[in-house]
Amino acid sequence: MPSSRFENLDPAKRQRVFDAAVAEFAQHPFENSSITRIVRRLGIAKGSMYQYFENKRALYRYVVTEVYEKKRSYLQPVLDQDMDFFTRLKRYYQQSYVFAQDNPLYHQVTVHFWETKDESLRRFIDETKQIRALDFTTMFHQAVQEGDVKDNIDERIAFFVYHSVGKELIEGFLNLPPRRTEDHLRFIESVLTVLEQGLSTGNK
Amino acid sequence: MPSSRFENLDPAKRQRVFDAAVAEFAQHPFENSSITRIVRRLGIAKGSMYQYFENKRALYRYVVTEVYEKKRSYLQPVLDQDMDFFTRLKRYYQQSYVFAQDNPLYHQVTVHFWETKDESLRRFIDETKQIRALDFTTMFHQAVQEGDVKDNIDERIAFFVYHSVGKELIEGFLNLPPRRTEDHLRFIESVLTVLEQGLSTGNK
DNA sequence: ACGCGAGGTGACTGGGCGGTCACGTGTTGG
DNA sequence: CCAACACGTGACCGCCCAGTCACCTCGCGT
Repeated sequence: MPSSRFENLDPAKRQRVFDAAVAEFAQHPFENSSITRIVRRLGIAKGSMYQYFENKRALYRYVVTEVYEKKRSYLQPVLDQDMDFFTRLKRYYQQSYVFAQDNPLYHQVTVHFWETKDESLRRFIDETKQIRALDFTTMFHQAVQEGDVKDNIDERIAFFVYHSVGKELIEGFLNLPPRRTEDHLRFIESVLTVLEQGLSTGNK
Repeated sequence: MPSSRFENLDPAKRQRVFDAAVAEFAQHPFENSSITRIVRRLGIAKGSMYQYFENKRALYRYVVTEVYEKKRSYLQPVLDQDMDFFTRLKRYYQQSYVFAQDNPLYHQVTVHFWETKDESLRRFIDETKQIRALDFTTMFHQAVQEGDVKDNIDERIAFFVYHSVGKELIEGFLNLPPRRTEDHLRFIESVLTVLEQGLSTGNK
């Protein structure tokens, strides 16, 4: 998506441009983001930016793609290693947390991304969602077969529940109450334990 | 928040103005909404609008308040009637669904409301969240005392889980897959059953 | 020494916005 | 009949934006 002109840039400058874009999209959702602000921050001409990327959308898609590639590098190991369903989910979300800790700006970009309303990006967003759904469905089927998960639960329901809680966990990483990382990871674990065990005592 | 001039308006016109504002805030989150578009839709002068409301924020706060009052009228009965914790929660979210069905535009206003980033509305949003949290905490304590809910579960964790799933359920009402209302209500019920019973078989 | 092409530039266009205010209009009461 | 008032109006200000393009600079091969 970026032009050859961008690819050929001095790597240091290319990084500077990329970082500035990340900073912008971390602070503002796509609709309210501004190329003007980005180039002002960078101290380069607006025209240059338009030599690198066709338009604002192209820049955005590029940034989001790169950011998700980075995030993948945190999550993929969890999917590859062998462990039971519930442990894997805990690790999955805990890794999301670590990603957010390590790359707070990247993390904010992903959060804004979900809220994007822009029609021209609709397809792109849906594709990204699809990937997440697939991660889950694969895990889930395996868990049902291995007897870890009740077999009378509709897969779509299960996905919905995890997706909701996961999304909120991830967004919540932004307004962390002032505790320590250890506590945050424990919080994530507790939340997932509730999903595993339920709230009910079974009395009634 | 609206001026006396707005209150004194011919009720039909007042309604028309209100509806137009709802339509705008249903379509666009606050940051991207436009008074200009609203008055264009209404065929009145921009100046008139500014006689009714001090500025865009005041109009928005007014609309959101009214919308939530309407929503309250759907939810309050569920809180007042006597029933056990899990049933109440199911009713609560099912009523949210009915509200969304009956007032799709109002519903969209509430969805956008949560995503608002505007600093000057931060306090307002937090207050509204607080109300929702209180609803839940009250129910939850009662349920623990009555032995319906495990007593080793941190209230904040439980709230977090329900809040996440509830939020996503509510947003999801927008992109309903083309099924019938009955199915939707069943979907909500299933989701809440998962939270009640958990996913795990208990084997391990 | 020079022409050429690659890369960088920023003034400019056309558009949208929130908010203002000097002015028109129609009603009402003295 | 006129003054006071309430109400409606839309041109206008200042600001910000995406995107364009004629122009400039500079290094390199000839």
